[in-house]
Amino acid sequence: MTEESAGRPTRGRYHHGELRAALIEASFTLLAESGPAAFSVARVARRLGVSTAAPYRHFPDRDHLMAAVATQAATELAQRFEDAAQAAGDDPAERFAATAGAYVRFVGSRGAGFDVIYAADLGDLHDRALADAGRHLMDVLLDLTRRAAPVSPEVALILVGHHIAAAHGYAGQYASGFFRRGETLDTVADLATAAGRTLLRGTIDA
Amino acid sequence: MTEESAGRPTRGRYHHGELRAALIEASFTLLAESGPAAFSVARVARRLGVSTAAPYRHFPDRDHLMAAVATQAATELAQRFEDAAQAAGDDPAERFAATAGAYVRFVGSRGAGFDVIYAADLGDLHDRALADAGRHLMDVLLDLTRRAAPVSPEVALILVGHHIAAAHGYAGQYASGFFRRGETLDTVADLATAAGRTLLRGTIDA
DNA sequence: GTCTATAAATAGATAGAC
DNA sequence: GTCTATCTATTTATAGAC
Repeated sequence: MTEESAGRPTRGRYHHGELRAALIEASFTLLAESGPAAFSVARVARRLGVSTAAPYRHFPDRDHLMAAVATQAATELAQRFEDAAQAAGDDPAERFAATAGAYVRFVGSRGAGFDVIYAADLGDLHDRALADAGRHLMDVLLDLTRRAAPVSPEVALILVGHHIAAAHGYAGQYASGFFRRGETLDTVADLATAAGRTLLRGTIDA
Repeated sequence: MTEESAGRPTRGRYHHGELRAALIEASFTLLAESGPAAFSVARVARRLGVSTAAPYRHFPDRDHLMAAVATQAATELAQRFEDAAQAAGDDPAERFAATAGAYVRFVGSRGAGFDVIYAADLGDLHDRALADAGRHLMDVLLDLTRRAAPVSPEVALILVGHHIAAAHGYAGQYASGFFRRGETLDTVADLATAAGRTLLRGTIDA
């Protein structure tokens, strides 16, 4: 009796294209709960109460499922960035910094971030939708950076790189259990946001 | 014929405590080459040309091997921090910033960083040597931070957190293939160092 | 201290029934 | 579109020989 086997009868629960979307959604849940190491097509299927063969009707192999997850992650994340900027108000600096917090919250709750979206293996698939979603994600971030930092394009690119690295680092440390004092996801997200502010200040005041 | 099976005859090649150290070393190589997802006790054994049962004479299970790797990683990394600080000269700011570059180079070449050292699963082992090595690592970093930033202990703690997050983020992005334009490890290390400088400037000038 | 052999899980993937 | 059954490969871990 494995963890996901407490399944109900499976009569006609998925039809048309529903299982495809359900597989992607269940992949997010699995990633968020158990991390990328525990991810497997079989586990995703079990969690949905379908056979382990069913996913292969919708995705030719594991990597194509991961690419679909990555594409949706990129799309959702770009939206989260825009939402966070809007919620942060009119100050360009705050709009910029808020994306770091949004990133940490997203990775903490959905389990997929830049590492999944830009994974080298998936790049080998040459998935057009994924490449487009990834580019759009970077465009959103670069636009917010440019508005916050009146610096040359080169310096802005470096700033956004630092910003992403810090946010990604905080998200990774939260996931890997680096924080041992019961820090909540929101606490870590606020730290990432603070790092964004500090990086911006350190860049402009240079 | 698997990738590691091109092994030589295995007569009396390891004795006394040699295999233990060799297993740890081979674990680093495997982590650096193929990432944590590809790590397995069996692969490490195969790489050394010993049976897959041999490691279990030295480590009760996979997690204990990982804990030994993590302990050594923490020890080596602390040394790298001190070496990098020394190489950076007398300027406390440069000594501080250099640790980020050292971290990226270490993770890039050895395959293990904060995520391995502070992995939540290994914490459950309550391994004393690992806990001590982890604490010492943080002490080295905090000391360099304190000397570079004349701020309150609370602010210094936040700065070192940002610094670690950025370095860890750059290292993770390098490993996951985020950089697609052929950036070298040294290039990414320099970016991480630059992020450290920017964070320090942003903190002091606040 | 290491080896051979083996057990029990689990994963990726396919064939053919319904 | 999904299921059952199956194949192949891999992993963690143990028992007992040398």
